[in-house]
Amino acid sequence: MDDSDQEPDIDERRERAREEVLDAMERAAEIYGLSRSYGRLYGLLFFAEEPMSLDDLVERSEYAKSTVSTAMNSLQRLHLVHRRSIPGEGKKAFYEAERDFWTVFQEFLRREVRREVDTMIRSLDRAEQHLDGLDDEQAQRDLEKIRQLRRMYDRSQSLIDILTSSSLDRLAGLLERLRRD
Amino acid sequence: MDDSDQEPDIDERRERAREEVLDAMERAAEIYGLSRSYGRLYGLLFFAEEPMSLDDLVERSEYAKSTVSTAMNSLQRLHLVHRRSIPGEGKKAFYEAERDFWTVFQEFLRREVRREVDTMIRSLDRAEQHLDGLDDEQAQRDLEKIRQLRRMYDRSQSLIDILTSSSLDRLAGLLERLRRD
DNA sequence: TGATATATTCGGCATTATCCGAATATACTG
DNA sequence: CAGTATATTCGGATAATGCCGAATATATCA
Repeated sequence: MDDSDQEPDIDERRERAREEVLDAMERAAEIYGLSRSYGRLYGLLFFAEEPMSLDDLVERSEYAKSTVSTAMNSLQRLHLVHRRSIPGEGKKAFYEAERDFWTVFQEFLRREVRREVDTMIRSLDRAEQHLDGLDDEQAQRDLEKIRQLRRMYDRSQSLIDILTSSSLDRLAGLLERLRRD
Repeated sequence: MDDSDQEPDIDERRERAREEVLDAMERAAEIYGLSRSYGRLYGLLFFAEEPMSLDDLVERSEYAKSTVSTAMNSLQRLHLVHRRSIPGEGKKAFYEAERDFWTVFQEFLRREVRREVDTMIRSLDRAEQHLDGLDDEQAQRDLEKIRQLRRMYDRSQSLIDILTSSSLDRLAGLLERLRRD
């Protein structure tokens, strides 16, 4: 007699538990501007004991292979999943979930935010050059606003530099100190 | 003889400078998952000396009033703009840009992220209940993963609490210390 | 309350995003 | 290098979003 005879609802309860978390991950994906399918695919990898292949994911998710393929590429760019190859498995790609969201966030800062900040700063500098030396009240007021924004972006830049080079533990300890102060 | 005779390109240079910044703001909006129009509308407010009415914004942006109206509501929810009424102006609403992105970020943490974290934690707890006491290897492994995630979300929660209650200056000072350590 | 100025909502059209299956490209193996 | 297993790309169907103008709702003031 096997498990399911002995305790007929084990599988169902396990299934329910996972489904609960997968749903939450779909919602989370939505909040951060990703499509729900990404949340579900991430969740499947999150619960996997071993890296999953594209075909594994296709089977479990019931999405088309093309869908899973592009999703994996996006999730990889976001550092939410990692791609590995396994010796002896040929071209086959395997994916696993990154479970430490802090490093995911750090990578987002490094790649997306940092790039936004840099291009904004370049634009602000160009705008400043256009206005510099203009004998015009309106121009002076614009200039002041632009410089203020530029200062804020400078501070953001250093903040990003610090955040992307600190472990979460280090940061958490420091913030703990802040709370007590 | 007026300004434009004396220095014919003042207006154009001012225009160019603003357009440079507005473009950058449209790109930034895109990066953070908003539509470009939001970036432009925010930019118009950013440069305004005084609060602007819906009709002002319609005129300057050349979007339809309905578009501007819904955009203002969204930007308001994100705390990127503030709505004010002006005594003696009746029902008319006036908008101004929030120039401190740190408070914008704080509000986003408070409203969106905090909510995501809370519902995820609730889901994780429900999932844990489903699995608790199950005599099943797979269930135990799932349980361990869920608990690990739960611990991470707990830490996130306190991090959010701290971040949403500290001024940028305070935080920046602290992080400066971190850098030197 | 009625008149007026303003804001919001709604249906529709155009654009974009998602997802699919088929076709193509790519990497590995013998 | 041919053959095979795998991944990616592409065109098309469907759903979602952005934007509009007209219709409706709401707030203020006489």
